[in-house]
Parts: sequence; structure tokens; C-alpha cells
Amino acid sequence: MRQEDQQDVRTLPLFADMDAANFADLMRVAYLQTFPPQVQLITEGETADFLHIVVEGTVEMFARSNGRETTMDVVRPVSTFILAAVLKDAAYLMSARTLEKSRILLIPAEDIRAVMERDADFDRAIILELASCYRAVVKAQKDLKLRSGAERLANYLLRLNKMQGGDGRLTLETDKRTLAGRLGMTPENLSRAFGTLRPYGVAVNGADIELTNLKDLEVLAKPNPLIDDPAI
Amino acid sequence: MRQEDQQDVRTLPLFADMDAANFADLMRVAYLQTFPPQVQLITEGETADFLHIVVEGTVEMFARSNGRETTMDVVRPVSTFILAAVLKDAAYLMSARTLEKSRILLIPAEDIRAVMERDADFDRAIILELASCYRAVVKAQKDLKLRSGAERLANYLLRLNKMQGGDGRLTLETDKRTLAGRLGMTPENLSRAFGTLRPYGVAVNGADIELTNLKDLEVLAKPNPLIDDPAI
DNA sequence: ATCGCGGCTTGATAAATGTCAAGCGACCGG
DNA sequence: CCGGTCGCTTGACATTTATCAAGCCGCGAT
Repeated sequence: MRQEDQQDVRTLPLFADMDAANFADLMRVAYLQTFPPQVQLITEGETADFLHIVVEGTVEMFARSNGRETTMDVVRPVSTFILAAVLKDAAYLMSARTLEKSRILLIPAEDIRAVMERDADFDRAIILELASCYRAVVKAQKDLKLRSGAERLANYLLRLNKMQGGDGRLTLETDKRTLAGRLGMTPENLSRAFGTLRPYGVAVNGADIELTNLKDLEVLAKPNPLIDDPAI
Repeated sequence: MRQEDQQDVRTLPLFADMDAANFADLMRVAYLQTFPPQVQLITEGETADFLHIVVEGTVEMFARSNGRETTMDVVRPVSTFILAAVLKDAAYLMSARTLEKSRILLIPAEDIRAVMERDADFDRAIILELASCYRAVVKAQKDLKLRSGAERLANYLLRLNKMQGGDGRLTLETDKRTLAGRLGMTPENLSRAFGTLRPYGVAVNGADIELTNLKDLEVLAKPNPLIDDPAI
């Protein structure tokens, strides 16, 4: 494992404050693996063997039931996923697959739990991380239950715009099929939602989007910090 | 505060393993308050001053955006709510109101955070509690995104049946309006969903429900432990 | 008992969303 | 260059869900 990757992982809030020796222990038992696109990393229902950290690439979290499938989240570097299952030593609730070539750091779940037993700083970092994850899902649920499809798309675009510099020019992070699932709609409906937003200054060219009338778009989207602000 | 209530709170996983002196400290600064029905306890957007624990009664968690409102959860004794906001010292993402006369234990947020700094057992209990809360919301999101309204109702009835003895006779815990919001539909649609389930052996009489054909109902509902099993 | 209110249901209709099928256009391999 | 695949879009249609309006029913107050 490259020193540089290790540094990146260390900067994660989850690991930043923990004891150096404990961090070194985790890195010793961890291993880094590179996966091609469209590889399923974990499957819902299996028990959590490893904490996963996306060091490079993109990972989609998804879930199935009946015959249906939906995207739950898209994870980009550098961040962890399925922390809760690892801590509870429980079954994964979501599956994960790579969307592009990705490097994933795998830390055995039992080692995470062992360090948790002896490193109080790590515990506090875990608490804050879990609390943030929890709040993120609550926000996603409010988004789903309180907004229409077009409104969800509009707010997503406004958030992405802010993340990418806020100049009104932005690029989608995934293909539109995945974006549709994430927004809780079908790909066909996503196309139509883009159509609905055109009069509000949303110009689409493949994955490149231009927002030429932020004011009107915000009137439609009615962004709400308690749903859309990732920092809260 | 009654000794009996204190014992009930102590049995919560969150407090069960913590140091006795620290628990006593928390109980000393906590205060118990009784509220009539339909009192709003907290408002989304305000910062988290207290950890709330429902000792008796029922509390509805809800959220608003645009002009819409939805039920996020219904909390019954004995359990905590808005733990994540307290730990992060952040704004509430949800509002809460009593549905019936309720006794609520309030513990100042700063005291919770102070004990968290010095009690490692408490930290581990918080971690498990937060991980459980997180997984509960993930399950709720899967329920919303992967099932139709009637399917959500069918699975809800099956879960409630199990919780109330599993003999096919059960009583709804809230009025139907609140249940509808919780299931992500309008009250009108809940009525129609009950109608859809009648051929599957669901007999409704006010808040009393009888399930006379569990087999058929399960074929329709297709329950999935990774959504419906609260223990996982 | 009667009135009125609130919770719930029902019907009619509209809006949102999903499904199925077709077609366009970019990209890739032969 | 050609043919095929794939992602996306579009149209027609079905289904689901929401909205609006009316009515029913049980219950408490008068």
C-alpha cells in the first residue's frame, strides 16, 4: 500500500484523531485492492467482514427486493461505507458494486471492533461519523417524501453546482441511469424531469449541465438547508 | 422523578452498561415532564438542547418542507429520539409532537456530551445505538423505494402482527392519518390500500385489524428480513 | 335526543410516475 | 466503413398516487 494512500485515509475524520499505533495496526492488517468496473463488492444479507474505504474510483450502493432494484447511494473517494454493519457485526443491508475502476481499502471488521474496544478517540470519531451518516439518510428520506421527482432533480443540480464551484457549469458524476435510481425515479422519468427543468434554465448536453437561471431554478426547487446542506 | 422510571431508562441499551456514577449524574440533571396531547416538543432547525426519552405515551417525529408535511417515525416507550443531533451539537432535522399524554425525560445535551468524553462504555453503547438507528432509516428507505403503497401497508401489518403476539389480531398504534404519513401516502390512499388488501384476508374494524389469511397476505407482501426484521 | 365536529371513507378527476416499444446517435470492433 | 451495441430520449399508454368534494358515522357537548 502506498504511503500516499495511507495519508489520504488518515485525513478521514474517522481516523484523523485516533492513536498513531492503533492506526498503524489497522493499516497493517488492511489490504488495498483494485477492481475493474461493474464488480460487485458486497451483497446484502451477507455478514460484514470488512470495513470498505473507497480510495479511488466510484462505488454504487444498491438494494433489491421483489424484482426491483434501486440505487441507495454513490460513494466517492475518500470515504467509508457499511460502517454500521461492521460495528454491529450484522448483515449488510445494501450491496455495492464498482462503477469504474476503483481502489478499495479493506479492513477486517474484527480489527475495527478490537480497536474500538481500546481507543476512546476512535470511539468518538465513530460516533460523529455514524451520526453524520444517520442524518444523511434522514435528509434523503425527507427529500423522497416531501418532493416530486423534478424537485429532487432540481435540488440535486443545485447541490452539485455548489460542490463544483457554483459557476453554473457542472458535470454529472454518474451515468443517468444511476442518477435516476438515486433520485428515486426511472431513467425515462429523469429524461422528462430534465425536460421540465429546461424552462428554468437547465441546459443538458450529455453529462454536462449548464444552469443559466439560478434564480428561477431555486424558486422551483425551494432548497432547504435541513435537506440539502451536507454540512448541517 | 420516580425510581421506577429511572429503572426503565436504565434498562435501555444506551444506558444499561454505563458507569453507575455517570448514570446518576445524568439522572440528577435530567428532568421529567408530562405533556398533554398534540404538544410540539421540538422544531426542526433549532439546535439540540436536550436528549429526549419517551417514558410514557407516544411521540410523532415529523418534517416539513415547501407546504408539505410527513411523518418520519412514531416513538413509543421506552426509547430516545434525536440522539444524533445531540451528539453532533447540530440542528434538529425533525420536529416532534406528542400524540397522547406523554411523559418525557429531558437530559441536557451538554451533559450527554460531557459523559461521552469520559465513559468509554457509554461511547460503545452510543455507537451501537446509532448504528441501529442508521440501519432502521436505511430499511425505511428501502421500504419506500422498493415497494408500492399497498405492499408497504401489508408488510407493516405483518410486522405489527408479530409484535402483538402473531395471532392475526392486532390494533393500530396511531390514528390512520398518522399511519398514512408514516407509510408515505395520503389518508385517502391508505383507505384504498386497505381495500386492496381485503381479498388477502385483511378485515378492518376501526383500529382493530384481523388477518385471516396470512399465507396469501405474505405472497402479496413478500416480506424481506433485510427490510422488515427490526432485530437485524 | 340532536347537533356539530372530526376521522374516515368513497367517488370523480387530475397529476405523477412507471412500463413498453421504438428510434436516435455515439462509440467500438471487425 | 459498416454493423452492432448501448445509453439515452421520446411517445403512447397503464398504473399509481394525489387532490378535491361529498358523505358517512361515531362521539361528545348542548
